[in-house]
Amino acid sequence: MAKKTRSPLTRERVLGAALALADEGGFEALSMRKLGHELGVEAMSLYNHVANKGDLLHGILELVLLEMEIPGEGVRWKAALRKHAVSAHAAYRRHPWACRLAVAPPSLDHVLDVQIRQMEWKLGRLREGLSEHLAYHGLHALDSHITGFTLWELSHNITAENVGDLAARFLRLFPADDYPRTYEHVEQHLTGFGRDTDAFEFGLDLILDGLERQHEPQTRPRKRRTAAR
Amino acid sequence: MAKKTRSPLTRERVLGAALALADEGGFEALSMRKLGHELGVEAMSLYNHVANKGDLLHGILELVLLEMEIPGEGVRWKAALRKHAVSAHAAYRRHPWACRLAVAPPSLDHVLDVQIRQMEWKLGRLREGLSEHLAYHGLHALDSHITGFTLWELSHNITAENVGDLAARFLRLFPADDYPRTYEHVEQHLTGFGRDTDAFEFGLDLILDGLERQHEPQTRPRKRRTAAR
DNA sequence: ACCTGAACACCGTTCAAGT
DNA sequence: ACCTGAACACCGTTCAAGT
Repeated sequence: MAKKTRSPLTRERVLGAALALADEGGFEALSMRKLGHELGVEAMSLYNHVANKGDLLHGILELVLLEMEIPGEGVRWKAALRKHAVSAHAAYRRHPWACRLAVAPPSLDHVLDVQIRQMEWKLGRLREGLSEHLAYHGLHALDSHITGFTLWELSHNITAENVGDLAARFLRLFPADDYPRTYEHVEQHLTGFGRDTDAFEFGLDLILDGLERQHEPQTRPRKRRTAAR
Repeated sequence: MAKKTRSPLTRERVLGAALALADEGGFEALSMRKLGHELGVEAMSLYNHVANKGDLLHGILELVLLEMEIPGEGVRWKAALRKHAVSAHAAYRRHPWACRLAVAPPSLDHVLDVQIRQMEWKLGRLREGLSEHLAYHGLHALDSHITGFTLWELSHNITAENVGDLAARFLRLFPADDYPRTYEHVEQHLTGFGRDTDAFEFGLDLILDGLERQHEPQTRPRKRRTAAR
């Protein structure tokens, strides 16, 4: 389970092995010592290819961010942003440690190019369909849904395997009579109640449709104020 | 800076000191050894009042969750949920380490009473105004906005003090010509562009209003399907 | 140029021994 | 019943010494 290849150590190989280690063993399985062992080398050698652990973490986060799709010009702004968000969510699901890293970066100084490029793209597409004011808040709403929903989802982490255990334990701790709504909700998760609607996309559409509607308040004006500076 | 009081050590005092330590020094400043020192005791003594560090963390998370307001019966469902969400966001802002803890709990087995009580309450109020299907997804959208927005906000952590530094460093790393939208957005943050609208509440209203509108699709029916099982 | 042994300053936790 | 010293198995990181 170590010393797979004998090719020379490079930053690229170090990052690749680190990503693999985090993917299979979880975030806390990734230590400099274990990573070194995986590469058939002592932990201290890694510092020849990586400044420190923070640099390493930013490096593997970058690999995940690069997996996220940036749709081309042919797609309308809302569809393009929707596609990107779905793809970002999928990438974070493939690497469950990455979202926590994106939200709590080891160093605030270390800003990745890909992060700025994605932000620039998102703002540009938002401005295609929205006012300055709505684009400003729309970015916040969109970004916080992508990372927020993913983190929330991961923390509950209901998978096909553990869902039975989780429900059983819940029912043991909290009798159904005292918490009927919660009991019902857990049951709905078990029976695949919401399977026809993806939960991530449901919230995403609430946001995107809401933004679009606020931009065109001509039909049935509502109390909410329009995009005023 | 230690041995403030000589009263006997209790679980309550341990949790209180731990919360204070995390509040002022950040999450990583909270170690069993430092906490012991703060209480004028060796780290090992803490294990007489707390099962382990995970138990300690769940304990201080509980204190924060208990700060969140649960509005009474007199308020309409949407206003009540809005008030709770705003209060939850405020509590997490007062204790910036707590939201990360809520989303990445030390142990998935350890479910707090207050968490179930809040979930039961939220589901009940959602059902007052929404179908079963919308309440199911509404809970996910609402919860993920509360924790998600807060985490996103904390990760950017733009405060009155550091906002100048952040902007200056950004401009040094990423020239304005290459990233005009992002530059504009950063500038808007600096000039308080969005100060008239709270960013958390903006996203919250997109979700709550969207949920309500989907429940009453009689006016101007849209393509989105109604709350069908 | 790259790797390593030894060392440092930290962690959480256990357990026998003290009072 | 509560506290502690010593110890264990871990961390990230530095640095002089090796090749």
